[in-house]
Amino acid sequence: MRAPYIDKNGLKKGAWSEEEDKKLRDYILRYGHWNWKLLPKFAGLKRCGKSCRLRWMNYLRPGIKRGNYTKQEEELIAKLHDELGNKWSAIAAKLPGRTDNGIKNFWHTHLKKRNKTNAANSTQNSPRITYNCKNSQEALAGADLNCKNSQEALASSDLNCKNSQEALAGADLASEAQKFSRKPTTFQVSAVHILESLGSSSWDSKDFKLLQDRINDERVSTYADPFGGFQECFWTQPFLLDTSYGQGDGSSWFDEWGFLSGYLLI
DNA sequence: AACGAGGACAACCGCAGTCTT
DNA sequence: GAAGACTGCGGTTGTCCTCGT
Repeated sequence: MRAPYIDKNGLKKGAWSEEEDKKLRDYILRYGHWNWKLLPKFAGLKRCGKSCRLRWMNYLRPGIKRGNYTKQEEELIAKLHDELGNKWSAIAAKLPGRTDNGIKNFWHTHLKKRNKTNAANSTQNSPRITYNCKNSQEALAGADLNCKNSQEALASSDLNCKNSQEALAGADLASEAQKFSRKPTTFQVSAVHILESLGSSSWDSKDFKLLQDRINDERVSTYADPFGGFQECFWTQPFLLDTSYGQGDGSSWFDEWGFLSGYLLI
């Protein structure tokens, strides 16, 4: 774990605190990750979108398993690595609850070593069966396909809003992930109202346009039941923006508003 | 008890692919 | 079609932990 520090752009790097985890988790479970770049601003985090995405995908996402790989998982990873090579995301797609990063780490610390030993033994004791050229080509082609399909299928319960509905079909964790899948919400629509009313003076115009376009694209039926199980408490619960970061330094546009709860129920 | 080596894993970085303008 | 933005992937690094000496 890396020690937390602030980089030259004023963004926090290194280990995540519990508070940051909570903010990110709460935000995504409510609103989904409709745009990683803008998400930290909305969630009240002084992190880059990339860092948020990584934290969510590898650590906070529901259903993630860590540590204690079973024998079956170990064998499957070894087998898939033989077939697919270092296609960690494709391998992860076949292991529900495991992340590509986790599998990659596991490979480097356990299986790589084991494979080396096996390879050494097999060259010593018996001639190694060489890969059939044609088959390996096919396997590689298959790997590419798998990779594409796994992305589409979001088998590891990716919560990407845009494609979630079609993509989740057939995925192992579909039902679980679907609970959290989100269309852009009234919150975001409200955010546009707020920004408009403020003349978006403190808001980067490109960000604004991006958000607005995204909402226009996907606004369809978001009012019907945007939150599944969340809606009862959500609509009555104020969403307070966190202002603990960058207070007074002018770097955060939250400073100017303090909170948005009054606008949420527009 | 102190120390070093290696393991474990979270997190960062750079790049490539895809999407949008 | 070009350029820029965004997203996801794979490689690598940093730091804490565990274990052996």
